[in-house]
Amino acid sequence: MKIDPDSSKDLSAQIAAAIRDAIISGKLPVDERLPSETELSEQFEVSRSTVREALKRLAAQSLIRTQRGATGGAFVNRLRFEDAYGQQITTSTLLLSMNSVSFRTACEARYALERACAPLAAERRTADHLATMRAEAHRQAQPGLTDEAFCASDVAFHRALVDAAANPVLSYQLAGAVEAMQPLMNMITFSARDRATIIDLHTQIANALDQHDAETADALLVQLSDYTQSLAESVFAARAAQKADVT
Amino acid sequence: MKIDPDSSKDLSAQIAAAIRDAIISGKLPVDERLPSETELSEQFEVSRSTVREALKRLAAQSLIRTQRGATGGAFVNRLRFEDAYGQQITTSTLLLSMNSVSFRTACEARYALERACAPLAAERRTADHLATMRAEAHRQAQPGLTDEAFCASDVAFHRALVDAAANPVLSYQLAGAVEAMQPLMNMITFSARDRATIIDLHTQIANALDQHDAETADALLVQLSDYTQSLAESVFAARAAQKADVT
DNA sequence: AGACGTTTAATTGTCTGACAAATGAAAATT
DNA sequence: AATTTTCATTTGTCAGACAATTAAACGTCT
Repeated sequence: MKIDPDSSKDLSAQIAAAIRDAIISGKLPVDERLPSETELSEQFEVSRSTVREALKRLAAQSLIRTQRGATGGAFVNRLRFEDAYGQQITTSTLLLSMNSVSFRTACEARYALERACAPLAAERRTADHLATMRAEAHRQAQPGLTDEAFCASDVAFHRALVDAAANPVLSYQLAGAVEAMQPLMNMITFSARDRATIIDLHTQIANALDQHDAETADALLVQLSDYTQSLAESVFAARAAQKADVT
Repeated sequence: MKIDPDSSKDLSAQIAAAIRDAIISGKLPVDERLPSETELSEQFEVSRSTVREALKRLAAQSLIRTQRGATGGAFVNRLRFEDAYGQQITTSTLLLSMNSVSFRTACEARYALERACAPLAAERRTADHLATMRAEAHRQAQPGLTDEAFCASDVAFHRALVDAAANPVLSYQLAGAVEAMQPLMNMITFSARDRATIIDLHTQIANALDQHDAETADALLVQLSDYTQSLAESVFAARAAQKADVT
């Protein structure tokens, strides 16, 4: 094991890449212990600090975990869906904010993906999922709820919908899309009438899933999507007008 | 700026988290230069090595980039969709392999997501997208193509379909689902007849999109999904039988 | 003044060596 | 046999050094 010292990349990046490839290819199975930092530094012929930087890179991606002590070391981490959610959400949120993705685009993606879940959710939803969805709808109806709390509950409702599809791959992929929308949703002010409309649709969606009625659920999601889009547009239009007044 | 040295986490993890939060919250805008490693080590009251390990963690997530030299340093990175694709694919692939997700589950997720794209793709597909899809379908028909090359072309076809939806958020989310399927697809042996059926469906899908016919495209995707599932089942059943014979 | 090479200062990348802290295993003690 | 102590191993942190890189500042020549 030797590393090209003339490459354009850092040594620690190259070493991280080498170990990452070994993990992805399956050469290093889950829970396998890597050689100690000292051993790795000998194998790659670099200093221990360089090896450590490489290991930190891998740890940041949850590819390894480390443990101190006599029997400690770095171990290949079983990447769990729950662990990946956080990273997925962070990345999605940053992607949206840093690339100034429009509300329209993000909303379109989110509802397109949710509609993909609806038929499966209608088939497989458990009493638990329905209870969660209805509890969130109820929470959304409480007076005195801040816009942020309303949005947070909205996210919880939609996550329950996605989870009802009982497909971990879908849940993982959609966690990013749904949660990353929250900052954008928070830019909207919801009037009492707006909220009532949304809560009504939420309740109807829960009912449709209860009845295993995929078509109705899908139609309701389309309504919700359209309503959200129009709401956002009117809010942004109002703001633009206000800005024009000031100028 | 001080870090709790008694926390359960590593100092470098805490510092990385602090900087990450500053980036996510927008306190550190894109292209902003972080203080130099020496300055950071003074601010956080830790050694330079610890700061470096923290920075490597952030670099592994593409949150920062570093540059050497007089005007160098660490800069907040604009996270681009293209950069995020790679990580998304790596993570998705590992999630599937490490959690032994069944072919059925992964396939279901993939086609559910693709069907979500179909209506948008039917509306917005450009001549470019159609050309790519048809070129891949043509490649798939070439004799002597290995199963792996066939699968790779299949992935390229479906990526073109997803990209035709012209929604970067969807493209990003689906890149993981589509690409992560490839290792699973590679486990299947495609007979000439299997390939012909798939290529025919691919061609029909391209035609449906050409005609802006979302419903037909959707129906074809359902067919393709069902066919892939049945193909996988028969392959796995045959293997199980063979294994039982040997035993 | 402007073009062109040189020096210089700042910054990251790498290395070395050291010690602290954690942790399980082995040894010693009760 | 149970408990305590010791010990070896390994990661976490620190300090200091030097190399490599880079752009700006400086000089020099035309």
